[in-house]
Amino acid sequence: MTNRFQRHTITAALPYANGPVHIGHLAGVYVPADIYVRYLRSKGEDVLFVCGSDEHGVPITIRAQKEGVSPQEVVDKYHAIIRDSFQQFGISFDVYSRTSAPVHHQTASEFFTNLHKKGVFEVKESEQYYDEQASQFLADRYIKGTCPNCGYNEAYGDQCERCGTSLSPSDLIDPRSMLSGAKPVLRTTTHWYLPLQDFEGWLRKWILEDHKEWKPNVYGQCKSWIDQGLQARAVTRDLDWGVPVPLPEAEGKVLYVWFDAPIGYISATKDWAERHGKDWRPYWQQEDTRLLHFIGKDNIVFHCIIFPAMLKAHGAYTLPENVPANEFLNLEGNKISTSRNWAVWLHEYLEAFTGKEDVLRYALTANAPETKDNDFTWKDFQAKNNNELVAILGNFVNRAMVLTHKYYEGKLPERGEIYSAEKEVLTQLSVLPGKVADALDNFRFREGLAAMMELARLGNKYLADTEPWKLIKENPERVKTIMNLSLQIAANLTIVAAPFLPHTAEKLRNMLQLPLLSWQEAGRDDLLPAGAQLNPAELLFQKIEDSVVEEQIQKLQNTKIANEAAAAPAGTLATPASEGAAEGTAAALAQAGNAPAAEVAPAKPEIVYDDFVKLDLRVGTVLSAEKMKKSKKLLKLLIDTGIDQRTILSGIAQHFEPEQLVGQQVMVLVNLAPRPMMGEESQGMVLLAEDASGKLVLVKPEAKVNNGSSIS
RNA sequence: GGCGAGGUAGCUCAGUCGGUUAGAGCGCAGGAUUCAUAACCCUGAGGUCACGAGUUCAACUCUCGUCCUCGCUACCA
Repeated sequence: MTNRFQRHTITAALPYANGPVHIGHLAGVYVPADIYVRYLRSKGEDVLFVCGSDEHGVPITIRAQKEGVSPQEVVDKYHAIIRDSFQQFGISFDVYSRTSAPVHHQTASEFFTNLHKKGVFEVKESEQYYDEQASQFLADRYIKGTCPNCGYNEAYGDQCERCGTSLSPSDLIDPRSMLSGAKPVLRTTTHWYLPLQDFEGWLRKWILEDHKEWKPNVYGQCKSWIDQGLQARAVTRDLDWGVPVPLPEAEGKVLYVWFDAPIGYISATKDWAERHGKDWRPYWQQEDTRLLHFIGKDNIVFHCIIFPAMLKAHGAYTLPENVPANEFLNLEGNKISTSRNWAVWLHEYLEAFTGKEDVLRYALTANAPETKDNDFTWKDFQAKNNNELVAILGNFVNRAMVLTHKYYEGKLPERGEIYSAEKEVLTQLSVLPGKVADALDNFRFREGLAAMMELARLGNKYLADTEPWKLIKENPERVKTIMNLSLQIAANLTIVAAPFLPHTAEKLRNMLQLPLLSWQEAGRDDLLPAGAQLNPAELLFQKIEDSVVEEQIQKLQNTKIANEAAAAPAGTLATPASEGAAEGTAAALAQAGNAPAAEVAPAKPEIVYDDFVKLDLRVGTVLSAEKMKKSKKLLKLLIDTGIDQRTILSGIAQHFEPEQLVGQQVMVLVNLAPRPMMGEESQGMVLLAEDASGKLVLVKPEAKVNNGSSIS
């Protein structure tokens, strides 16, 4: 596979510049990509590792508006945080660019123009919501309203953040503009569409037949998408933040962020080329270039279907050879969530654990979500540091160094006669680097890391078996051999550990006075010449005390408490569930400064009394309740409204057991137009209250009244 | 509900074309040792391979069905 290729272009997903980077991003994308890149460089391959900030799109404009600054100021802030934290952490991008850069605007613009001239796009008119007060079209995320699924009244036009349902703006009940609060109106607009369906046959062959070697999760996702039928996707948006559509008739429109973002890889390459006086084209436009995209599983469709279709449509570009997407990392048993502040942020880690960059790299690699979602816990982080890095790797190097200094003033002794123990060590030494390489070639980073650690284990075992501290008296010649070989193992570690633990490898090289060696040197038993003077031993890793990880765990606990407190609206009874936590709540709230405040939706626009009396609200009793077949969310309720007995379908199956509803009095909107769902007709609506945590409770009279009693 | 990915030791994961007593690391227990950051090294306990059928001389592996977890998708008044 390597012969076909002269060079590698490796991309890591562009981080979205509306927040910092967290361990989930690192474990899934940046650490594996960086390991792979460092490995290739060590082999002497021509590698270009590109990344940059993704700075367009609606969420950034919303954040800007909330903070009262310009979108550019928002992205400037996060771009700097992200770029610097990557750099300090040791992610070795050749270039970290950004999509607000002129080179990107130009590249994306040209790309669009190229496809436009080829007649690739479909141009379609559609109705979009428009804010008449702000005089602009509203992107999906600029519209809020009540989620038809869970009733959350702060749902966005593309997704409800409460229940996670994907929405389109027309699904929202009582939509309102986030710009002015006005009720948006539908207005006709024109957009350019990429007709993915035209690429179906080609995609089917290219992926499903020619790339069966892709990871099962990637291959399966692609197959699922292709089999479900591809549809044209709009590549433009009515927005003023982004790359303007380069057509005179497209005033006020920009390229949709998913169209421009992957082109960001190309722009980043141009950015790099300009700075280094190189040509960018070979890295993208030659057949002998191997293009790889490191991404998380949320990005599979863009990198495997949409971007390749764009590249194919353009015609001048090479296509990705593989897309090693990882699954997700959880944190202490819960999904990582930026909005709920449930994360370990890289820039905060680097501050709290200065000098321990490699510890995090190790913990995340050892526990990488390669085949399924995984969980990161601080206890595990501590154990990996103390029991593996300190005890195995650090300890071996330290033993070898200390003994050599003790017996030979730090000068590497000459090797003598070889016994069976030495033969075994030499064999293993020559085999293990190949095991690491084989794992890395197949994107199996956990396995590669484990093989690397076997080298340190080998060293520890060799010392324990031969016991040089005893032999030094009876057989000093043999000890020379032992120390020589032990340090050759350490020397090999400077090569083999380097992709995983670059800071540590450098420290070790300094101790051993070794230059940066290439991967091809690994496995040799003469990397250090006899007589070489070693520097004083220093510890590669320090133990992490319980108190340190407890502090981090407490920090997360505080976040959890703050989130719960925020979720319980003021004036309601606190649920006993948060009992043990109550004591520390105020302090926790104070500490967890960036946790979101309680979200109480602002009042809806004013209505008149006549609007109110249109609602016919009654008290009814649930006669029976059952789960709807084939539905996850719907319960089928039979309700005695006093007027009649009727069927109401309610999307509450995930909140109530059917039995607990039977016999309950509830509030019913009886004059709502009937609506068919899942083959049944729903004849009204049961009213429920919902707090910010998503908990649903019935709204019911405080004393029993007759069915049919009106509510006003 | 449909589609995709998973379900193997307390934890995190391997297990190639079905083939003997199902492996590794961590954790745990015991031993040995003192050069080393009480670390290393050795030994051991611990698994109905989610569950149920089927194919086969033989199933963790293949087929069908069921349950559970995650993701996408549908339903959501």
